[in-house]
Amino acid sequence: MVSITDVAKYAGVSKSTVSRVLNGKVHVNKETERKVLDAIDLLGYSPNAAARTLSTKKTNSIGVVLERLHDPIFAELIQGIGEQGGKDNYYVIYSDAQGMLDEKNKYIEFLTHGRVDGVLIFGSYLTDKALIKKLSDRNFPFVLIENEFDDVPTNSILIDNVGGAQKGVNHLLELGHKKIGHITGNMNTKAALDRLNGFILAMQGKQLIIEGEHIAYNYSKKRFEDGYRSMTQLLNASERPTAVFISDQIRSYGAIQAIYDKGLTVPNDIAVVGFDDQKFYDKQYNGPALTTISQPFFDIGKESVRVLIDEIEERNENLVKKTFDTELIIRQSCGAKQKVK
Amino acid sequence: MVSITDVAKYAGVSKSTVSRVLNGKVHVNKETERKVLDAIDLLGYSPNAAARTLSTKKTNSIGVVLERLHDPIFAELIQGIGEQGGKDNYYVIYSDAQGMLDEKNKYIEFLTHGRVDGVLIFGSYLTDKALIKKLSDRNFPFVLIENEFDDVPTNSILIDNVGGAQKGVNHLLELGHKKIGHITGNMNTKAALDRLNGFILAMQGKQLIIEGEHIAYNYSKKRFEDGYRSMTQLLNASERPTAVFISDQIRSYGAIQAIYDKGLTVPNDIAVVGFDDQKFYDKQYNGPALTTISQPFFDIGKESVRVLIDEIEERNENLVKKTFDTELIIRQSCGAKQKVK
DNA sequence: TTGAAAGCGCTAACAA
DNA sequence: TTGTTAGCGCTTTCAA
Repeated sequence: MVSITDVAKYAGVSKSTVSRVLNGKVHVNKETERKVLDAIDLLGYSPNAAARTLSTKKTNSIGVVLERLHDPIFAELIQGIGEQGGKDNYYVIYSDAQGMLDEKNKYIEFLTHGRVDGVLIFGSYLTDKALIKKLSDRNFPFVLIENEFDDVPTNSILIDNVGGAQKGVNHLLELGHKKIGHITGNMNTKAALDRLNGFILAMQGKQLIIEGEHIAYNYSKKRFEDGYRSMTQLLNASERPTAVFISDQIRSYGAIQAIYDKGLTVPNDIAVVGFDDQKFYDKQYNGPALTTISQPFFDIGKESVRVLIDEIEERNENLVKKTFDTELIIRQSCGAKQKVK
Repeated sequence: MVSITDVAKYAGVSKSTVSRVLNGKVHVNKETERKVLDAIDLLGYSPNAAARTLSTKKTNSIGVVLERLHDPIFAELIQGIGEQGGKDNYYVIYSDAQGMLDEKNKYIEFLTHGRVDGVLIFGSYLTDKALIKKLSDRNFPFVLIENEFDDVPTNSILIDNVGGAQKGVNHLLELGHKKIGHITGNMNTKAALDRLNGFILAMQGKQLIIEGEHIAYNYSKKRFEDGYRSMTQLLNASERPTAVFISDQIRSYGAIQAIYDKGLTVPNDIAVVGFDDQKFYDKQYNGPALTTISQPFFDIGKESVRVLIDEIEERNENLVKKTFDTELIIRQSCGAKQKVK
């Protein structure tokens, strides 16, 4: 590999001079610059990242750690992150925890020891606390998306999951439903807890009593199967709910499938409101269009990068907490559209 | 940041000794090892990647460069890559070209100058040739997925696109179709050229004459729109084809939409065979299940990683070219199923 | 089994 | 405007 020393020799100057034309901060004589540039060209030189990083402590890059990189739920987020990273002149590299906590841990360690200047970590898993605490203790720049902890200081970009859930449930309440069920997300995530909380708050707001058997709890990552099984469970309740609020999009699809498999229809027999509105989804579904709570993932991606870079460049005076609002998207599955007729 | 020197001081040994227990290659006295390990623990030390890389010229990681990281078409590929990378004890980092050639270039440069030991590059874009040539000239380990060039030596993991297209078209021929149209993929890709070629070969195999107006060419990346527009064009041909073979999944969905919008149906009026069988897809589609040519992306991901690591560790004697077979998946859109009835 | 010292390729004071 | 030098944190001979 051709190094800066080779270039210096070839151009008949010192390494520092080469370094100077490379970085363009200090003024260099036009003519020497020419010589150096020519040498660089001729030798096909390109600076070694490891050496530069070792010397400057900067990589000009940020890392992104996702639970499952291939999950279409991240499509918009990735686009937002990429766009903002490019604008701010940082390279973005992604890693894939493949759904495993220890892989996530491994990649965080890998990235944060001299490979990137900061990391973005997505996922509201409560189990992530130990990893995050380590980062925080080390004072390494990071931003959490959709997560925070009581006792670990973090920059967090959040989504108003409680409020979103309330919006969804209130919509069903306004349509006249009183017996509303809820299918939770993975209860190891903060998002699932918050949405459950929103569900309860909305019901309580109308002084409605929640039947224990109208809530189906999940603890797995198999969303479609969870939704199917949970819905089956709700349908077998002694008093069947007339509507159900479901913690995410794929579980909604699973649930709707279960409803149809029982010979019932959506929204006539059961009205459904979900959460999440991703363009790409699982082909197992082809039921009625889902009424859902949409999260602004593109903007969240952009904002997370902004905050992270501010953190890296030490422009944040305090920890940043920013909460994004959700939006109710009314389609077929809630029955509102046909009620209007 | 705590460095190896700090650990050495704290444990009362030399840096070399710390390095030795860290790497576990050379034997170290049990007791000194204990001391070192304790110091590491206590100080929360973790080796700096840049320094290590600078010294060893190894990162134990590979990079993956994708056209559009968020595209669900890569879901299975990513899973295969991740699985094999983990097995072989290499870290995998992904980058996103965001559909732009110069970003792709930028990331290849970024990754291949001291950040990873080798790169995997997906995409059959003919325009990538210059980038690839540079890598090849530098002797940097890389593997192309779905691409190769006449005059640039590469390791390539390929898909039998010609044969796949033939399978698809032959299926339509066997169903009795004679007037078969073709909608190409992005003609800036090798894959699209090969599939067009397969179409032509299959038709010629039956001595059928191909009408010029029965082939619709595309040069854009907007797959759904391409499919829609191309199909509209075929439907307006002076003699309308009775079947069509389409270069990819999303263009197939676009095309089927166009057929329905004309008041025609699939497969009754027009039989359709597509290419690609991705689980996650675009929700704009909810027509009949697609008969298609499936590519084994999971296995392709795994094999690419294997070849790349062999290349890095210098176990490849020659350039590797490996071609994967495709499979015809018969569903509704070709009409075979109802013919059986 | 251990330590000293050199070196990986770069940047950045400091001096000239 | 340029060169000299030290140093970033690690590994790896070489000697002991």
